[in-house]
Amino acid sequence: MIESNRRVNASVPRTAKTEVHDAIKQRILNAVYLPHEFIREARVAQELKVSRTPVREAFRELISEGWLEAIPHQGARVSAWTERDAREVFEIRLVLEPMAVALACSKMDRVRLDHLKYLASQMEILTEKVETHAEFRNSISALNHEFHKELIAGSDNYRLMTTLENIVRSSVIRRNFTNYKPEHLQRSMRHHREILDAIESRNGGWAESIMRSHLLAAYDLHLNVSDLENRHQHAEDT
Amino acid sequence: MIESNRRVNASVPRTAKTEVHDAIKQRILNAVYLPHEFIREARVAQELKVSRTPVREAFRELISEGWLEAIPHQGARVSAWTERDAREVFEIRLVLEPMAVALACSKMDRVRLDHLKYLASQMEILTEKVETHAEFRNSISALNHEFHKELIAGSDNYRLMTTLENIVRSSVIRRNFTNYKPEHLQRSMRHHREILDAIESRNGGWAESIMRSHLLAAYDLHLNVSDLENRHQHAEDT
DNA sequence: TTCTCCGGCATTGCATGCAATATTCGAAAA
DNA sequence: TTTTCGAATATTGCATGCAATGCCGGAGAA
Repeated sequence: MIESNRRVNASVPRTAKTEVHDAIKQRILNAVYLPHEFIREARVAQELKVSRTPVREAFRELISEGWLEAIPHQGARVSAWTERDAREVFEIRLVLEPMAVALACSKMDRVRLDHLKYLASQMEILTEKVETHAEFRNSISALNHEFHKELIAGSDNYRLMTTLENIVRSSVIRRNFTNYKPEHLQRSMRHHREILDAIESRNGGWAESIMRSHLLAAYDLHLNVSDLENRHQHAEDT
Repeated sequence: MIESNRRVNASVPRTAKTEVHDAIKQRILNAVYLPHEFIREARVAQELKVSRTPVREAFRELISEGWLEAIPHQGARVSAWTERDAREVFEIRLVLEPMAVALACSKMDRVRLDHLKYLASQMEILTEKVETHAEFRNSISALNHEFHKELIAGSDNYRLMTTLENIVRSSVIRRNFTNYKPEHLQRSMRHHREILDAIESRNGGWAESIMRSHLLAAYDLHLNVSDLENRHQHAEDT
């Protein structure tokens, strides 16, 4: 346990490998590298002015994180994000996160609970102003990610934290709150508060249930948006 | 989806890195490298007669798989397996595997189901003779691992497969059936059959429930054995 | 036209040497 | 005696060059 925490808190030195890692991730998110595009060690090394060694190591990490996939002797390819991926991630979150908050009910300490309340407040403040400040959606998204992370951390299960972080990371960034209407955001905020209420009451079943609702509501919105996009796409094609 | 399957089936070329990877894993399992022992890139490279480069890459994989933990500027240390680790793995399996079999109920095809029945039969045959052939326990353990893997694969969720495989792999190897009495093995075999019955009936709730029982029973045995070992340890100390 | 085989080429895989950096241990000062 | 500072040392991090290997296209044969 002590070792695990030390590993979590250990500040990662900013080495060339991490620079390359982050740079590639950014380029994927900014659509500089497109899905299914091959990217080669040599090219990236040249672009980022480093040797192939750190690039190579960064590739390995990105592959294990799912950002790239390795095709032997052809290079690494940018993974495409499909509806299947969304479903897979959702199915897993739908059981792991409710379990995590149920565990958190008996294990979370006062400090973390207060921090979570603070995060919830910040999100609520931004939500009130989001109709006149569209750019707040990004801040809400970041706060929301941290909120969920802290919630999971309260479960006192280190493997669960890293597992969920790996699974959620890529999806959260690609799909933020840009499609939420104000009423949906408000519902989401109420869910957050209710989760905290359940934890404060040490009521695992309640916490589990409301977290499940929270995720189901989010996936429902996602599916609606996807449908619209697909129909739009179809209309363009014809 | 197609890519995922191709990636799963792609035969990994036996390169120096994989040799090093497997060699280190073997030495950990054979207690050549002991828990909390530091192992250095240079030393391993010398022992295995390769340069530090493939050793370095193997280390990275072993770290992400949980076999080693990196301590900056001190080397990589062999991870110790604690009761906390066992609990963490159990908690996660207890929600993911029941979910997986529930999904498998609606998605599993005939071929895989027949394969699972075959695996179950093989285990039952070995179980009958295990009292006079203690060495069969290893075979049962291997078959059991494949049984669970195939079951998960039936969920048609690729992330779930890799996630569970990563989490389970290390624990399964370290803790096999050596402590099961014949009656416990038989109970375990009945669970397997009942899971298959539930899947054949396409009854997700039933499958989920019996898988949960299966895991809870296994963890209960594990805890009893651990208690015995601890008490024994304590007796030796005094 | 189509199939097969072979050689060039692109890409990854590995070895080696050097650079950077944190740790540790000893010496000197308070 | 304790604390602090510094240099030696051990370790990881990175660059570069070469080796190995599988792919792809063109030439030749069926």
